[in-house]
Amino acid sequence: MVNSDHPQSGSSAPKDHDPTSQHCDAALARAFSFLGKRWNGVILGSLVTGGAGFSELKRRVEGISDSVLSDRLSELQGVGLIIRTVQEGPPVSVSYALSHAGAELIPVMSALGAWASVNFVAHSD
Amino acid sequence: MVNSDHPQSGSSAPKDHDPTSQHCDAALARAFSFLGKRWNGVILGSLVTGGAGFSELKRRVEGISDSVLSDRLSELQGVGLIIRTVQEGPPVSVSYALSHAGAELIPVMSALGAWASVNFVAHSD
DNA sequence: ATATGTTACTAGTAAAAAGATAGTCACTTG
DNA sequence: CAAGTGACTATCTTTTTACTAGTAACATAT
Repeated sequence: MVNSDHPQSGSSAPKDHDPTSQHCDAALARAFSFLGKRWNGVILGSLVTGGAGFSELKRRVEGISDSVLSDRLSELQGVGLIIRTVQEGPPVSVSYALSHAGAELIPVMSALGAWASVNFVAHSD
Repeated sequence: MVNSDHPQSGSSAPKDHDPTSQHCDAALARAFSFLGKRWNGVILGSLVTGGAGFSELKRRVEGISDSVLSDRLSELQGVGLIIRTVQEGPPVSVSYALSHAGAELIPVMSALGAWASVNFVAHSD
């Protein structure tokens, strides 16, 4: 768990005169509390093309295991980024889709994807 | 090695699907190969306010341990996102700063921070 | 000159997370 | 009825992450 408290907030301005950086840093830390987890980013990215069921998501993410996908899905759902919908009926099916908050992340994801295409060349490690 | 070939880039073969999502997903996966690591995002975010030494970075990130910071720094350096500069002299000091590619990530970080501020306001759960 | 503190790390080890594999349960297809 | 799909859960094993120390060079205090 990352630090949930912020003991250094307040009067510590090392060298910046831009207050935006300050609040951004805190918000960034919050964002990375789940975006910094192994698959969360790609799962969210896979969902921008539309909602999907568990199996399709597994196909979309490609490489993730059942247990991890299940775990990440619960986590993402827990923070309200995705919505789980169960369609009752003869064959019960579950759909995962981006919530409003999750959808707001789409442009950021696109920007990140664009950046990666331009600046991040393939590394072999 | 610089790999600039993008199978999805250019106008080679327009697919029936939305090409933006396609290339974004692949690039996103690449981006999250390091952004999806625990501290990389915040370290990069801490660097946007300017370069810093090891100790100051540790103070900026707040919560990270020496070994992890050292490890992440090496990794980020390895993928060319940050630049390590050693100032020789009586007290040897090392500075870490964003590379060009790393700097290009700043607006994305800002967008992410803005998103987190709006959608991820203090949860009391 | 020795003790203490700072900066910049590296080592060793433990805890946590990720990954693989398999099993369950409902229902569908052959 | 056997096999297969979709949606998970459980149980390991491996990998990653994290924390505590410790090292080395220099600076300051005594």
